[in-house]
Amino acid sequence: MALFLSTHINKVDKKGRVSVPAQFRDQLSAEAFQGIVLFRSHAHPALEGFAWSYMEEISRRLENFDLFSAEQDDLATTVFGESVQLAFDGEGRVVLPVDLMRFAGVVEQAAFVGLGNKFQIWDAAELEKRRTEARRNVRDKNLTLPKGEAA
Amino acid sequence: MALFLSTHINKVDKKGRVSVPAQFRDQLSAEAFQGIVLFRSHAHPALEGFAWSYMEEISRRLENFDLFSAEQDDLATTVFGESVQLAFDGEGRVVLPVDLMRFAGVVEQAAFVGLGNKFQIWDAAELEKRRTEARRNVRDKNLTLPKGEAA
DNA sequence: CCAAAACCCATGCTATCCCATAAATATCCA
DNA sequence: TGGATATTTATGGGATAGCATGGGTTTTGG
Repeated sequence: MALFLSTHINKVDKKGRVSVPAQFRDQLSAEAFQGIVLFRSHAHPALEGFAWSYMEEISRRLENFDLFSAEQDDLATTVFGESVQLAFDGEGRVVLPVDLMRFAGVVEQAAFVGLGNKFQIWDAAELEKRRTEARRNVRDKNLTLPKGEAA
Repeated sequence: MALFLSTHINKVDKKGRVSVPAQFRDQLSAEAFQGIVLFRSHAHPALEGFAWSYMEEISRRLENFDLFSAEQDDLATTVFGESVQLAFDGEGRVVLPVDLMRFAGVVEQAAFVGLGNKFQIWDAAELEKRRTEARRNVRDKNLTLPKGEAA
């Protein structure tokens, strides 16, 4: 299972290309599909990034719903329908679609934020504000990690 | 197993031909039958699309109904009876039958929506409403992915 | 024999590939 | 240990191949 850590800021060139941090690529080296999957965050002006195999896992979970059920349909439409599949080029870059860049407010500096089995892509400037907010939430609400049986 | 994701909008020409997105075709490259299977959605003005091999899975699920039950009969009639098998031409296109196009309200722009192991074809304009609806449902009903025992 | 469907070829555009460079990191050996 | 050399990254830009699209031509089947 891929484990994404730390934050890396890379430049988006005029073709919309951006290097996926080498550390992240290493985590994906065993994947059947060499690239990433992105979709709009539901909570932030940012993009959520996953390994291809993670999407397969989601697909498997969706099979627990009845075929053609409204629930399966709604979830699949929002999760799969709105995601994009981006392959690495020879240098480990991906091309960010313009609509996704606009959604996340990414102008020139893209910040890759590792969040465990997923990561986020923020506009570098915007991320700073988010960081402050997250820290305040953790402190104010005394958030802690649940003791875990993993999935 | 094929995994369809993202949304691709392609044009339907005056012969009724439309390119199946290359990403989708890649997912079908291992299939014995090089093409897709389509039938009318039961819930939307849209078409449901599958890999040929997935029809066997549908068949298996139908066996969960009592043999000769009214439900099984109805589903089998609509799913298998009304489905069409469309082969790719040399350029990866299929010809959409006119009655299916009319059913889905497809005029010129056909939107292929990846939904995991299946996909849907919508009229591009109509799709936006569907998206909004799906998002609202997910939020209002608090739909989440069940922690998965795999199927 | 005719209409529809399958096949074949042409084209513009865009995404992908490929090479080059510079900076940062790692490696090696005295 | 330190300094020199090799790798790996990130980045840039030109060349190329693949995709979506259009139209013509042959084949098929009713």
